[in-house]
Amino acid sequence: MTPAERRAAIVDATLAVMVRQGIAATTARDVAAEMGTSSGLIHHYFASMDELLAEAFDWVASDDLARTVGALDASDDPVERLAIFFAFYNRADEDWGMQLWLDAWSEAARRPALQQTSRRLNVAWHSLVADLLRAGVGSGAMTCDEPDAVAWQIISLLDGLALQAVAHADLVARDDANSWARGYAEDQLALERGVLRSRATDRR
Amino acid sequence: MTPAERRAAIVDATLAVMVRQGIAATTARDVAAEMGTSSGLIHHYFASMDELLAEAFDWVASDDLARTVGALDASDDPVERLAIFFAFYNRADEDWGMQLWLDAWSEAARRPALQQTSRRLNVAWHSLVADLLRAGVGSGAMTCDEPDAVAWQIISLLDGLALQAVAHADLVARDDANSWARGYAEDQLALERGVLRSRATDRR
DNA sequence: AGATCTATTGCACAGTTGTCCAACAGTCTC
DNA sequence: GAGACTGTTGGACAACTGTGCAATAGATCT
Repeated sequence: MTPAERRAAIVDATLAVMVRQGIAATTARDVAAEMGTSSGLIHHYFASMDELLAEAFDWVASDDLARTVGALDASDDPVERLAIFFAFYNRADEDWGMQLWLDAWSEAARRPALQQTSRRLNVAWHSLVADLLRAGVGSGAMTCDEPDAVAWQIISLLDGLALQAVAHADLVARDDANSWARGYAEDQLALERGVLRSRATDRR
Repeated sequence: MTPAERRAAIVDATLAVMVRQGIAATTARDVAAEMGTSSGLIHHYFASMDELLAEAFDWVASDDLARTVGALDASDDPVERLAIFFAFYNRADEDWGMQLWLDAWSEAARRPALQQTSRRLNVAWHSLVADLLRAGVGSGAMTCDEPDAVAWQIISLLDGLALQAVAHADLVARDDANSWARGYAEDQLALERGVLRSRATDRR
């Protein structure tokens, strides 16, 4: 096993423990046990536990973003692309799931190592959504005066849904919340500064 | 100092430490240092650390809810009451602030002691908002087909805004987000199952 | 084969944590 | 004032943590 492979294996094991126990409760010994190796090995590849956690979180973040972008390539229609984005964002059945996100967000407030990734990621997602909106406006398929502001609103909205889904999944039906989020985004695109307008194009 | 007062003092000190260091990093010794007493004293009043944390969180939750309800008594106008609710929900400059909420939510996923309060609280807030909506509909001031569903949406939305405000306050301007939330709620009240309608009454 | 280097182990160390407990210091009752 | 009770202290204890390090195993090179 090459050093690069070993490093990746450690990150993989760390992710497994992270999901199972939460970021704060992820210890070097647990990760070592997950791999069936010694805990000292981890510190041979990572200078500190913070560095390992940051790299694992960064890996999840990058992978998630990359897969979203990849899925978006499936379509050229601006409105359909936005729908794909919404469907992808709702990924509670994934390996790591929403719990890890909420966890990372909370943890990032205290760990500088995580904060950097959390911040970069947030900007990246916003930029992605804003681009989707601008493409839609450019193609004439939708109306949106302030794509940047609306993108922040959509991101915040989805975060709130995700948070509720993690904490109280049984109270708020996931399918309902997701379809509502999609419907809301379509409505929001037609809103201009709080003034309701009927859209010219028919909605499906 | 009576036993009840001492218990309250311990909860107060615990809250101070919670806000400063986060729930997960709140230790018995820190709480004792905050009060200038011994750490053994804490276990004389609370059977375990989990019990203390749960009681402190429960105190914040109850107090927050009670103060919101109290503030709502200031008005009889249904629409104004909803506006008061929105203004109150946005309380980042409070003593404990939004960080504690996010923290508690994340922590509740792992600590059964916190989970109960988190769940009860979520239901209470939903019930409060749903009642506000129903009162508005009843008075004829607004339109809302499914107050229960919309109440969940509003709660989720505000949680998302709060989450963003805590994690990336500098990226999303708080005033913008807050005014947008209020404006959105007004719009949402006029939405029926995804179909946009112009409201008959003029908006302020 | 011998030397050299790296991956890996097992353990030691110091620092924290929750929990518990014997001792002390008050206050109240008789 | 003697005794009983309760609040409070200070520290002990075991379990845990991240980190560092000497010793070993294994591969690679000369």
